[in-house]
Amino acid sequence: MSIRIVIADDHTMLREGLSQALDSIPDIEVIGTAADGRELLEVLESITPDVILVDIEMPKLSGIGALRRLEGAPPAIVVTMHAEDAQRRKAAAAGAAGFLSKSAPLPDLAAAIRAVASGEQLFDKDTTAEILDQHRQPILDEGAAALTARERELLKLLASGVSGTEDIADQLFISQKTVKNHLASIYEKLAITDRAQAVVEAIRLGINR
Amino acid sequence: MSIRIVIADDHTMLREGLSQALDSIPDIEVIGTAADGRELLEVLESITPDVILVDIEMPKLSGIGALRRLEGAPPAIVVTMHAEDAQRRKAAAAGAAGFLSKSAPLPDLAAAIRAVASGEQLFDKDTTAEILDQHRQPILDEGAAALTARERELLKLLASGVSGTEDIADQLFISQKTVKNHLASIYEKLAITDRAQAVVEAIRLGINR
DNA sequence: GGTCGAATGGGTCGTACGGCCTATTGAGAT
DNA sequence: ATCTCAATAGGCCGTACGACCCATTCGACC
Repeated sequence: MSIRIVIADDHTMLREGLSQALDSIPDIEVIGTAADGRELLEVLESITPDVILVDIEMPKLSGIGALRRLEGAPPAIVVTMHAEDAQRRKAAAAGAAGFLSKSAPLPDLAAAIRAVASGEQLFDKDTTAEILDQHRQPILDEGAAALTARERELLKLLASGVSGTEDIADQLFISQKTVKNHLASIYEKLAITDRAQAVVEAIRLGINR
Repeated sequence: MSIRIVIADDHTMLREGLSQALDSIPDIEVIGTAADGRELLEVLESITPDVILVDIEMPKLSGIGALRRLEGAPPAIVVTMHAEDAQRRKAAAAGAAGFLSKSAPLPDLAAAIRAVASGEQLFDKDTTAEILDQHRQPILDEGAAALTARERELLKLLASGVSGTEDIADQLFISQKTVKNHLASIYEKLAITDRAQAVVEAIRLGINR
């Protein structure tokens, strides 16, 4: 019996390419794909894989955000382009069973899939200890999924170069005070402190355009 | 006779996955891969494909940089995660024959490979017109070229989330005043007014990472 | 019917930010 | 030998920004 998996990634080339490569491995079978977080949730309503492979950076709903809403039903492996510690911790906190960089070799990915399918939790070295810390302080993490629609609109404007309070207010037809309030809320949710960092996060999360 | 291609991308999953997916297409054959720009140059010394597939974002030597050194020997298709206009123009200027987002469907990629292999230049919709504009006005937003090395370092930091004057100063080992001076110079050259816009431009120009 | 969060808005306060001007040093170009 | 410019740094000033308070409205959910 082969391991059935679902792949979620917004880049078609990686999604389809990886899908075909994994399918060619005897004991692995790709039974579904999704181009963003929401699509992943939809797909999982009808089919139930043994393992989920999700990218962090996805439009609409990030991989981390999707994982939080899944409550770890099927075990998930999070893959990302930028293997940063912060992301790894967020992934662990969101209930991911594994974490891999997209630069990892295919055999490693296959091994990770088999390990996770058999119930193992795989995180490099002492990540487990960090997860415990996360549990003790279940505070801030997530972010993108926690943002409201209006907050995302604001980020989108910021990422397109509209940085002044007045300019933003004019384009959204709200008062300058409301703009500052929304920004304050965004800062708190994303654990940042100013507009420049907001732009960085917006683009990293794919909120632009 | 099938079309022989070489794939260059630093993310193993995409490189191997795409390689396998393309290889399964009857008239396409992957004869080599590379994990970065330099490796691509090495590979091309021993083998000569009909088409090259290169990612822009790669360590050591970017896809664009590699293309410049190749002088368009075999035609190349540039693929990227963020389909920004600036990158598309740079790719065209560097001698690329085609440009595609990683979000493009596989059939489109295959079609692009076939077209390029037969000598066509393919750029989505009216990119060709833009290229002509480029020739007419070789300096359009050459603000990027006008930036000094130090200014680019500053932008890189900004784009990575280091936004405070003190934080930037500490990382560059200069005074806070010098940081503000450099920023003022950047604002003038790029015709912007604050750090948030600087982050937008930095990423648009590919100064990040 | 009551609670909660999203979206809207107000006020105050301290400070970091950006505009503007000047100055010194050293490297590279003419 | 002169000149330009990048990189460094200081001062001054006005204001936009971010932190911390709070209030109202409306819809969703229980």
